[in-house]
Amino acid sequence: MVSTARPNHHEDPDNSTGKGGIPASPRGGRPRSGEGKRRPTIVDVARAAGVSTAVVSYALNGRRGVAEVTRERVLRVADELGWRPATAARSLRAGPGAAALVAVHDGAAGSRAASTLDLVTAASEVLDDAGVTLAVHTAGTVEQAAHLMRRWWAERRYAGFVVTGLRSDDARLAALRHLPAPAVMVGDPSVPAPPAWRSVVFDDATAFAQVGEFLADLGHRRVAMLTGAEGLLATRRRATALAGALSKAGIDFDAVTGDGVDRAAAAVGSLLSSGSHPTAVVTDDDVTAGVVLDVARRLEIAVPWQLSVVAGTDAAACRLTTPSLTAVPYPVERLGQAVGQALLGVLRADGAPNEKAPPSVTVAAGGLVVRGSTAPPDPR
Amino acid sequence: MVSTARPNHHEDPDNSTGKGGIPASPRGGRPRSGEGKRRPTIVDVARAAGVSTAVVSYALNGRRGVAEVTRERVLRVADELGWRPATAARSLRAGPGAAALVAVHDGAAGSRAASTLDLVTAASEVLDDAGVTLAVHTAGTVEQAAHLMRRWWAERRYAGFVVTGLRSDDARLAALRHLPAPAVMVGDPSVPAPPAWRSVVFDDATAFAQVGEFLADLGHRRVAMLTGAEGLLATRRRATALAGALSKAGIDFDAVTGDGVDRAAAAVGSLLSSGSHPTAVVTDDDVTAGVVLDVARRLEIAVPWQLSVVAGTDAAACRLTTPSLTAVPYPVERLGQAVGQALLGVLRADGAPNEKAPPSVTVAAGGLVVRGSTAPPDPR
DNA sequence: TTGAAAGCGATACCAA
DNA sequence: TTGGTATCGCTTTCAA
Repeated sequence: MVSTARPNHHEDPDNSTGKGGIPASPRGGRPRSGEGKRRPTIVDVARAAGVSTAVVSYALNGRRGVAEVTRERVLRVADELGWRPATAARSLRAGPGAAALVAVHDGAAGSRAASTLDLVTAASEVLDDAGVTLAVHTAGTVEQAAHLMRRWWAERRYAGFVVTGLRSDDARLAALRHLPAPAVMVGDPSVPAPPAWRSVVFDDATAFAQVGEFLADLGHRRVAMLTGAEGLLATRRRATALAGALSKAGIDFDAVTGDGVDRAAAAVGSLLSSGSHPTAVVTDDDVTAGVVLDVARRLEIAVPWQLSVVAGTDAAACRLTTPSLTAVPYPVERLGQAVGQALLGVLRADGAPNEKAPPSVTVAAGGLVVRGSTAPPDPR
Repeated sequence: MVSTARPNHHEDPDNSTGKGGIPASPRGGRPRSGEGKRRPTIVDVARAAGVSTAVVSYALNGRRGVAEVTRERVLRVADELGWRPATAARSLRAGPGAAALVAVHDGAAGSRAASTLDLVTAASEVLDDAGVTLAVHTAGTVEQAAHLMRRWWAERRYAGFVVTGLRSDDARLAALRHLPAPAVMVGDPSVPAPPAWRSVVFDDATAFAQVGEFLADLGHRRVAMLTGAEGLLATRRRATALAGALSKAGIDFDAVTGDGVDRAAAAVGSLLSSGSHPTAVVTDDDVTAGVVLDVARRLEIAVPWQLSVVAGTDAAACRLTTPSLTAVPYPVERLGQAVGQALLGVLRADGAPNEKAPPSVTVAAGGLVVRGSTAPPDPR
């Protein structure tokens, strides 16, 4: 009875897959290119370790109920054979073990691309340890992003999604809500969240209020903000916070939209050309702040004496301009880690609503980094 | 023997999976969170369309041997039910239908992030039509990237890989060669390619030679290039091409490495501070060119009269600096499309070496975009 | 042109 | 603690 134990339905004593031989092309589905080596399966590992496949699976997944010696032997054998569980097979039973971030990559968002990858890098570190992978994809518009997520959810390709750069009236929210898919919203606190969602809030509102106080303390009376893409909730939130702090000090505030570098340049141009231009300009990101510096230079407006500039997002480039840019710190790494943790939370929340994890985590921006682009206004 | 064929060992006549009801929680693997709606499977579609699952599969995949009416009905029903084939199940038989690009994302590569996503966006358009998806992941070093690809290959997660930013002695090459996995190499012609690889070559060598001629024609006699990360084959190739063209005209050439914005700034600083500094500087990317402009301004070196600057990679920012930057075009979109096509080629090359597809495609850079940062040198 | 059913490679239940 | 095996949802022979 011991030797009959193999589940080989076609009477085939000692010949089919055994033998140690390497069948050029296993009977079933053609292995995609790369031919040659047949990759080992759990059966190979089980046989080599002299146990059943169940034990291999248990050992691999660190479940209890496997003798320590057995576990070690199995893991060693698996390692020797270079075996890793096939994602497809695993997903088929247990559901997908990956999540996706679909970056809305319209031309204007160029500078955000780098930080998206930084965010993912940080998140992946957290996720790796839990065996979850996070993939990045791109879409031209929020609608396309929503479409992709819908499709991939239907295909059971991903177990959840990460959403960044929320817009007002964002198509992705509706899509995710209807699927309904676990999701992590990055950046905004104002989104009503179903239990399957978590959000990682970047507290730039506080930081922008600080910017307002900072500029007020310096003595500025006319401040403008050059905001990013129209619908972005983040830019609106920042503008509101800034406006609030300034109005409290009785300071004149103006917001101008400059979506994408070209339009930003145009907007700054007309803003600074006017007779009584503001004495301080706050931008959303580092690239736009660079544009402001350049336009000011062209108009012969001296920074920081005639014009103070604050970059809304700090980056390496902010240190290298002349003058270097005062900026709001952007803690991508901490944000990414928080995203990773939140994602693990939603993915594990297997329909267990009693989960104690907070639906929202806030990452503080930290204090303004003051550099050379800000000063008291020229008292002319 | 015919009726016994079903491997249902527990006698279970007419009760197991049939019945049409929608079990709240199918007996098998717990469906990951999101509970509620059970997503339809091919069986549901087959039943609703009154055909077998085989027909549904054939219809979906556009194989011949299905009556046109049947095909249409099946597709309509599938659409009504919102059915999409589960990736896991499909992959299990047919192999993975996705490929990955692992971006090596060291701090210095910040500016390349945007173009990586642009590349992927363009490639995805081509791939989508063929039902292939391309995912982006990040890794801190080439070794980590190699590690990830090895693992994902063992897990049958991806059918192939896209490799960008090749380095000399690149760990990824060795890893991929040993797997052996289908791959598309972006950017370099010098890599010996196994049959399962294709390469998309960006012909910046020709473009950089043109830059050399252009500067020679303007009358420059001392030219320097600020190269990117040490090991990058692309930057080396560019430097070589530039050096070649310049030496042909008997012009002095010097290459300085400035990996990352900070070191780039330092390198430019010492380069321009020397008594007899070059009259023209060529950089690898747009960001570094911006740094050159800034350093020059600080040292009161007038661009373009006392110093000409050429950006090795054109980008939106090059138009907005003062002066605007003369640059080598970077046709990301065409590169991405080529990558998509090449990827389809390697993935389809199911161990069929008689495939007629060229192992390498070259994308031309196009003519130098001359803007305001270049001029004849000051004849002082 | 269609249907029946054998896998693909894991996980997880139930018995031993 | 371990083994046997049904099951996940497709694709793909092989017969009808």
